[in-house]
Amino acid sequence: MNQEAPRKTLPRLDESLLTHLPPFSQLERHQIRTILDQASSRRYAAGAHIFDEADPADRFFMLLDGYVRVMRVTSTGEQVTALHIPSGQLLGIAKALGRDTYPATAVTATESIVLSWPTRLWDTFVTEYSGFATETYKTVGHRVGEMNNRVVEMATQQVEQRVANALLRLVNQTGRKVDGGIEIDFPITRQDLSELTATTLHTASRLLSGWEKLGVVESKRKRIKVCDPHALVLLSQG
DNA sequence: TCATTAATCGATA
DNA sequence: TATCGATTAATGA
Repeated sequence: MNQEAPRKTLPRLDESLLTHLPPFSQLERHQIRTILDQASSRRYAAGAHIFDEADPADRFFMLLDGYVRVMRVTSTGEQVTALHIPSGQLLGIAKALGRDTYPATAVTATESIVLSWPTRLWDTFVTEYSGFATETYKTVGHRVGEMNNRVVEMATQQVEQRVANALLRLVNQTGRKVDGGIEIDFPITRQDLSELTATTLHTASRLLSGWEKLGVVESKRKRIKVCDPHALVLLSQG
């Protein structure tokens, strides 16, 4: 479903790509046209770095298709996934955080299509396009809240609850309804899940196979489907 | 209760 | 076939 004939340039961008996305939804058509004419679009293979932590933030991005993992490096030097970003969201918005370097590393989890603009346009966007700033800060606030929740969970909850919570979050953000449940819409390994929850691959694996026996989840390689979200909520609350 | 090590099996490219 | 991901058991913090 993601295969795309290789080509040097993507087709001319259509206004409808942005009209329904929150940061742009309140804009006039001609404003969106202007924004698109200033954008570069690029396709990334799975696992590609869009930008790295501490790099100068010379561009900001809108994820049009695919999924991106935001990675941070812990004090001990390990890479940890901080959060996942589904398509239709902005990323690399250092300017919104008052920074001139990227606060984290963004790696594509699937093949992705990304629009980007030079950071110098940020102030123009904020002042000239009503709704852009408020919608942007809304998503920023939401993300910060999620990361904080995760930190609190790490400190207070048992492993089983943390993993259950992480799964619920993934389902909420990127879940896709399929028959028999909700599937996480991008490839996620036990390793990834264990990094999200600060546990080991093996513990995450054991928990998942336990839940699979209970009929709460189903999983194949790199795929996890939640069949009984309610049961997972119960698990997440201990 | 959970992490670590190691062995093994199966899927994927 | 070589590599990667998933599973399980054993052991110890």
